Amino acid sequence: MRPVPTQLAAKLYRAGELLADQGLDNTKIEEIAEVTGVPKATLYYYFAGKEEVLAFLFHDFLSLVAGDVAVAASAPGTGEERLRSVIDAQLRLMFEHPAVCRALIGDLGRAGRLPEIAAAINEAFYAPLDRLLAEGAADGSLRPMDDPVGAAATIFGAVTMAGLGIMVTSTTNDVDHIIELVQQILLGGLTAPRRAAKKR
Amino acid sequence: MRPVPTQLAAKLYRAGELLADQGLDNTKIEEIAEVTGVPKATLYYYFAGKEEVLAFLFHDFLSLVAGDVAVAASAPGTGEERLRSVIDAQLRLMFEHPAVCRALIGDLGRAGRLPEIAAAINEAFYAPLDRLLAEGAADGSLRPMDDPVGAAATIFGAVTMAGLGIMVTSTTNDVDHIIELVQQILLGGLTAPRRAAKKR
DNA sequence: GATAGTTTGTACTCGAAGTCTAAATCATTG
DNA sequence: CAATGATTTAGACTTCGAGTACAAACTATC
Repeated sequence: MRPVPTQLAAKLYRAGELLADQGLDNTKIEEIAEVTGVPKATLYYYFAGKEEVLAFLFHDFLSLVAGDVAVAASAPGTGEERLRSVIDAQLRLMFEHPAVCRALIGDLGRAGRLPEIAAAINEAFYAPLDRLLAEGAADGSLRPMDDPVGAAATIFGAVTMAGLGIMVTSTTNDVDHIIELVQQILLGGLTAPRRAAKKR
Repeated sequence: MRPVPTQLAAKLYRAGELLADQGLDNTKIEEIAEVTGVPKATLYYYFAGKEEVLAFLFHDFLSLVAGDVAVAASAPGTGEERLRSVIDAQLRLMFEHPAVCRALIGDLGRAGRLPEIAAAINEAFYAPLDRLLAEGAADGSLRPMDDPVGAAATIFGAVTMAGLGIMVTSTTNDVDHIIELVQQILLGGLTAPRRAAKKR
């Protein structure tokens, strides 16, 4: 993959919607050429195939996420506070880039099979979470986990699916609402508070 | 799609591994024919194409899940206890059918685009969770949610990704361990218990 | 043993991915 | 300003695999 000029990159984003709706395999490279305005021959000049076009979009988006998440994760505050910010950051970015995000989830399998993308997902999501859980346990604000990697996967899944679920069903488009929901579930848990007065 | 004889169905499962590893689009229907021992012509006699083969496997697996989950969800006990059982049931089934399960996640986008499969996912996962959350809130064992649908998506994501994450990275293959982890996070939350004694 | 459904091999069609080439454009620099 | 080299694009071509067609063998079952 040749270095992609910014102007070209911008055009490629126009294919996001299409790819999210149809998936890569139901999308002809000619279609990508049409909606982006980039001729097929040019696409092949930069990318080895349509899969690489998708990979480029994913990678671009994931760097964005990794950046924001890293900022949130290394801000001052307790582990708990920062975990809240990380969830906040991830969900906000998802809602700002719904198309790429949907495409990413839709072709999750493919993404996992592309080594570079798998690494980027790890970099953007798992590693920071993993670190944060350890730090939160150290400062006493988070429950210590004996399997932080598994926990990170669980959290990532919860956040991602929550964002996606809402994006698809879209009962609400209120981001703040969703963020609060996810934070409440993940941090506070689903069990009712112990001291809940017997109402009868 | 013609009614699929059981003997044929059994053979089809042999393609699970392949489909999980490569994804549907990187798998030639001839390959499916080879590993299953079912000739291409026969496959086309029963299915409209390779996508339908995949859909059959998904549907089969999802009915299984829906069954087990329904049992767990309608057992006696508080909402919290039953939620624990549901998580348990889902994760156990995932670990019993890793190939189909991986394929399902990998081709999640495609699955979502097949109406029948989308409905089956809903039936197997979302609807029971949704119901359970309401019942748990009613009996006081679970925190009331003002967006039960969003919550259901969050829980589904957490459970699924946890199972998947472990399945791929497989630091541990200890199912019970994972189940406990997910239950702990989702029910108890990540925040450290309030009464945590100041250790110093 | 005739009729209907199933199983399978083989040959074929067709569409889309990706390759090749060559011409046009643009940029850089001696 | 040439001249060198990279970029952009059109269009023709190759290749591969999905799906189709069909006919022959096989299996029921009535």
